This record gives sequence, structure tokens and C-alpha cells, in this order.
Amino acid sequence: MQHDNIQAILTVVQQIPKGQVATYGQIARIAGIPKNARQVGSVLKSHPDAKLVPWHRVVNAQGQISTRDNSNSQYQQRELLEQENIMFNDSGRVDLQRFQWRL
DNA sequence: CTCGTGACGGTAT
DNA sequence: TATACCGCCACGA
Repeated sequence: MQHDNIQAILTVVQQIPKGQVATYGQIARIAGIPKNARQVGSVLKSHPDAKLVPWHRVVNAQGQISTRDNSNSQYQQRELLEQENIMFNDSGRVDLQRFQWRL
């Protein structure tokens, strides 16, 4: 059921250590829905409280902050990450080799 | 039930 | 390196 997916996704995201990032696809795989990375973003969108769910620690497979329709949450995301000492290169991407969460 | 829409990702060009 | 497509799939109109 989809409700379980939401729980699984949230649980996994909460595991991401501070100072590290994970990709949508990575979260999807660990959560057991390898073919639906899209839902990860969808779920995070409905959980704006970074204290409860560190949504800002999720970036796309290229290490970039995914563009979203409106709002400044994308700029806010970068701030939150920089506050955790995560750095961005000139092309606005985080070095996954260095900051991606590994099990 | 059908259709359009994504905070996606892999491949081809 | 940068675009362009295409496969996927939950959701809501």
C-alpha cells in the first residue's frame, strides 16, 4: 500500500546523518520502491519541518538541488546544507563522492 | 476509468 | 558537458 511507502520513505530520510546527503533514487531503493524515486520528492514536499524530517539532505542523482515549481525552499535547502558544512562547487552541485551517505 | 503532472533517473545524441 | 527523450508510478482532477 502507498501509506506504507510514505512511512518507509520518511523513516529512511530520518536516517541520513547530519552533514551528509542522499539521492532520491537512493532513498527510493532503500525504502523498497526502486522504480519510484519521484514519490520521494512528493512525500518530502508535504513535510516542510526539517526538524522532523531532514528533507534538505535529499538531492538528485547529479548532486543538484532539484528545481521546484515556486517558492524559495530550494534556496533554503542550500542554506540548510551549508549550515551543515556541506559545500557546493561552481556549478551548484554537492560532491557526492564526498558527502553522500553510505551504509 | 482516463489523463496530466511531477523536489526522478538512465540512455542516447 | 549539455540536452532530449523515455520509462516509471502515485495522485488528483
